[in-house]
Amino acid sequence: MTESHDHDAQDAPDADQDGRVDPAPDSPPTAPDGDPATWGTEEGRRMLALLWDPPAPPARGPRQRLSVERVVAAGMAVALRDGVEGLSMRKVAAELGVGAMSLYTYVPGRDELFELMIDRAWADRTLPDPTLPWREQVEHHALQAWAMYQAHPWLVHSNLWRMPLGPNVLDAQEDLYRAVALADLTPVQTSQVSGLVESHVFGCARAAIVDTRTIATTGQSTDDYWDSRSSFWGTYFSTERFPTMTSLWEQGAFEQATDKTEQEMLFGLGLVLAGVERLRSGESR
Amino acid sequence: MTESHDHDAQDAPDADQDGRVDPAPDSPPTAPDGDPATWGTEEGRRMLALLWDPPAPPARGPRQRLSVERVVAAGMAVALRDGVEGLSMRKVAAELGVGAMSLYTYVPGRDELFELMIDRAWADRTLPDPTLPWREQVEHHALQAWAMYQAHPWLVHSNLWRMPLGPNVLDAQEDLYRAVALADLTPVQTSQVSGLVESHVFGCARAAIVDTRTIATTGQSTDDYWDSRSSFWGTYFSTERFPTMTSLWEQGAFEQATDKTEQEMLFGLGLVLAGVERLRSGESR
DNA sequence: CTCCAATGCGTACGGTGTACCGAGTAAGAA
DNA sequence: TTCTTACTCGGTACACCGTACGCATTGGAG
Repeated sequence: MTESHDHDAQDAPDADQDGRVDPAPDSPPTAPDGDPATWGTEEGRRMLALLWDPPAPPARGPRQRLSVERVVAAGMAVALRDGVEGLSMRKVAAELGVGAMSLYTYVPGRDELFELMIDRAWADRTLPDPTLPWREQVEHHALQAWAMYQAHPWLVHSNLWRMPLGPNVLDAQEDLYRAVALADLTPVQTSQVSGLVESHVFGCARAAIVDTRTIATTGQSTDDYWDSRSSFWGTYFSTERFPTMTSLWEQGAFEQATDKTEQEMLFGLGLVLAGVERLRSGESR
Repeated sequence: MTESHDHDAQDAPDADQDGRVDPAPDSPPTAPDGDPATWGTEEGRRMLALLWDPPAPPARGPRQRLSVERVVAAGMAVALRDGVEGLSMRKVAAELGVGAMSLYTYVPGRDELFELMIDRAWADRTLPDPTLPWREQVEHHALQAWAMYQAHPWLVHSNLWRMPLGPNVLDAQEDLYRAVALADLTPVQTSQVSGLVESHVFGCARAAIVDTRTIATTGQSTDDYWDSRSSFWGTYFSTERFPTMTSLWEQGAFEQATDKTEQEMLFGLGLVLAGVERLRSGESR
């Protein structure tokens, strides 16, 4: 994926920059909306408004045929079907039976649409029973996040984005912080442990999704992969060069089992939380 | 980024597929190279050969002006300068003073070039003293990986790729496995702990890199970000809705300090390894 | 009714990966 | 020596991308 700012600033120095940040010195009165002087800041504000406020239908023009939610939902459908690399404005528009440029009425651009999709994906979560012990609450959070990544595999692409600062993302974060805070660590430790849990779940989800996708890729490509793998073991892999991997392999450490990856995730989480217990009881801060 | 297989199969069903997988029923004799029947498998084999074998200069044609290494190095330079989203074949070619299509003599395509870049990035590592205790060796590994991510921030995009199966990647993995195996866990635990360490370092590096990039982004964009953040705190953030975050913030849990993120990484790693110690000593498997 | 803000969207531009093919080069065969 | 052949290089072309611009259309406010 791209970060539009970098891309725009470097690759199309006049087109985008003139159009969006500074609408060309010859046409300030025809600026599409907002005051050109605050245009640069408007961008951020508009995004926050889209994330937090209901869309507020227009007072004047023709009735809107779509809505932000429908655009976001269509984007999620396309991303689920074609992956993020197949998520294009034209496809989303086609999904909605609409011209590509119509989307820009509802959403500032592709990256912003993706941000909205990310925040939306974090919405479908259940909260843990707040009377449970903190470890179980953290595990609940992890399992919820895991389920979310399974339901929306394209989320693994969100790792390069700045976190969208949307209500659902923040609700989830707050809830994790709350659960971790029950463990009575220092504030800094609480923050760090929360980040550790989050990134651990993400890492496991990433691995699982890449595996799934590799296996589920259309026929020819799967064959390619397995063939290259087999020719790899025969041709390049050397048991002398990689003794530990060989030994682990022979002992079955890499066997695949159904939903083994979720158990892996929980195992790693248990390790982390065991470390936290140790932090609490023994060696102080 | 894209996965070329998906992209090709879905978006250009005749152009690419006819050209590469099945060279159109009317032109089997003019297949560019290799036997069309094994063409699909050749792709994987070629990639492995590029990763493991020196290029072997051509016997017949004109002298080569470039080499795979130079192409890979140029790719890394472009990625470092413009980010992965700015890594285009045309730019890499320009970097080398060469036509865009000339790169395809050395490298099958953009995704393959990126895979080569990933494996190359893993090459610049030092090995830990094998006589040290296992924890320190694992920490050495983590610090090396951390340094690698700092030197090649574009590597955070490698998270969606299947791991390149290249010599440097595998050497690094073997070394980590070896260090973890010294802890005398079960084979499955050894594999899981290794994965946990790897994904933890990656997660921390990701966070640090996104931060750095956000701060280092060209002026306007940084202003945008800070402005949207400030308008966010004032407008949408509610201390009632996010009490834990508020409290942690007030206690300074999110203060930034120089190279704090590396310390964060080591803190999390310590947590994991403490969990491992606990696994070893106490509660069996 | 008229006005005009806002939507919907066709067109166009500059970017991308890369298939195809022609032109030129140099090593080996004759 | 000349011819053959394998090879590199790179121009052109095509399908796709995000999106700026401007026009036709719509429908509530006055």
